[in-house]
Amino acid sequence: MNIYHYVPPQQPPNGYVGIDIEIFGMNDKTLHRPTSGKFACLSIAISPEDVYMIHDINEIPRAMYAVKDSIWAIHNAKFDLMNLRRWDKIEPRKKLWDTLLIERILYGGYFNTFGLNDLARRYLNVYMEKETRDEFKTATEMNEQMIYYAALDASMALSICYAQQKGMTKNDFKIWNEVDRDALWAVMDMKGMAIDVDKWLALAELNKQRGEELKASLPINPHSYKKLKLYLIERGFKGLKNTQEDTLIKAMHKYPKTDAAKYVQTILDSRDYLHSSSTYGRNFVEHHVEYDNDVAVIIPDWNITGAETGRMSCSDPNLQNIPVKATKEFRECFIARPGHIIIVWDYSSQEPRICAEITQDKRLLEILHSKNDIYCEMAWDVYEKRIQKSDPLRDATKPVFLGLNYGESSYGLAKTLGIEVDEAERLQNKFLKKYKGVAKLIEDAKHEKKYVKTILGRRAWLNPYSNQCERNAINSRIQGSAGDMTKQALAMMHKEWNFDCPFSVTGIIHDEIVADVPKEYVNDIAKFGQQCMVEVAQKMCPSVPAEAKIYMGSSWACKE
DNA sequence: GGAGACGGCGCC
DNA sequence: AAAGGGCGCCGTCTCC
Repeated sequence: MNIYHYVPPQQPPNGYVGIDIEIFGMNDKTLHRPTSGKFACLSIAISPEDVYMIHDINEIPRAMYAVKDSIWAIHNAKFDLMNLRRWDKIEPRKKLWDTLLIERILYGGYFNTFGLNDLARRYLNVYMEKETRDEFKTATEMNEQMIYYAALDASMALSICYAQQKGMTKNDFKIWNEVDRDALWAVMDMKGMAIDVDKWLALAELNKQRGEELKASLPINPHSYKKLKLYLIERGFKGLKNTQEDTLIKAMHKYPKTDAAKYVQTILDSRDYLHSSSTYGRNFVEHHVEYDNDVAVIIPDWNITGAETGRMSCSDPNLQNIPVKATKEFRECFIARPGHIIIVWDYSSQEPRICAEITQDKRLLEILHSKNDIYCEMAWDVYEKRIQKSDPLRDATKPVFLGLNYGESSYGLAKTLGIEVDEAERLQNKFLKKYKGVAKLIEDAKHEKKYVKTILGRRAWLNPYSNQCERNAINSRIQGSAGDMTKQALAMMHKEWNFDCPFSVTGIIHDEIVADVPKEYVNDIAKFGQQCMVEVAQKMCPSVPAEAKIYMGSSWACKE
């Protein structure tokens, strides 16, 4: 490998170059937030053998200009591009090849490691040591080894890009070109979610106090699973399998007169408060708050293909699991910036609609076209009762259908609904008899052993040796299609955003998109976002009417 | 003292 | 025998 320490010569159009940036002083939890760390070097491989290395930030624009017409091969492009944006203007472009995201398109569910070193081993039979990479965390200057390491990264990205191309189908390209690449550009332009730090801390303190008090009143640590289980068994909960909430409540009803039963409520309450205060407590803001024009914001790491199905995920911190059911008080802390309004768009019954599209189930399509409530209609089919939305029977219907979408057994449904197994089996059979398309989806899944595809053709590999294989075959198609849909909607919003304010999306929660927009644009943007979501859904699922709801308010708790 | 497994639990 | 899919994070426990 030849390493040249100057700007590369101007590259011809449409060739591939490998790019890698190294930053000193980054840590794993914050490397998605390119506000800290010091530039180490930029490596550009114009061939696997020839790498140009830049050590001066002032030369970055010239170096990037030299490769402006090339296709950029980068491993985890989000990191490199976000950092390059600190020193150069990097516009969304089609000429991008993210070896990480493309590997996930190729092998989601097949492999579970996707590091550059993993790909180097798989594709090129090359071993890349990790020790030097860690040196960048503490070093402030390059040494010989680090120079070689940085050059190798760029070279490897390019070689892997070539190797990946050989194994890609037309449809794999399509997923990259029409879903993940554009979603990546959208994610890179997302804003942090503004947070009311004082309110958050007050809430955290209160939860902590309540939790600690309850914990202190117990004879045993409610988080110490092993000891707690033994303790409760000794005091009357015969054969206790675990200490999960529903298990404890059941045991309490089964053995109401025991010593153990007296503790259940306190154990649950204590765990609840302490869970809140630990996950959504002081650390949450201390580790994750940044300031965006003096506004405290949370900037998490949005992962384009976090799930094997192709769904997105989120970490550091995860904003996709902020409590909302039991209490809205956490989401109330995520507020609009001054002079702004929060918009939440939400696909109505996204997965049932996708299920209808995939299965072409006659009854399901009929319901969705009728505009009647899905679960009220299903309650009629399953229980032979006409009900209103407020009827508790509606809540007993949802799990029958949704459970089947996940491959749930009658045993599982019985547990969920708190009924006998044969009753659960009867309900499922009743449902499947009426919904023959859904029944076929489940039947077909039994024969899938390699992979299944989403509506757009994204593969999710199956593990034929796993007892989850069949359930994954059912669910991956639906969940993955939903992931594709939301990502495409996000990408479309990003691409067609032409308001006089920057792209202001702050969250993606699977079937929900959150934005924080200036008051004067709120109605236009709300409508615009809704149109994008509906348009994407209708294109992907032409047999089903699409619906995206709009909510607005001063905080993320505006959904009612 | 750190890594990793596991249990538990928040969301869709 | 297990018994509902997908995540990420926390505390505990075990092991080195």
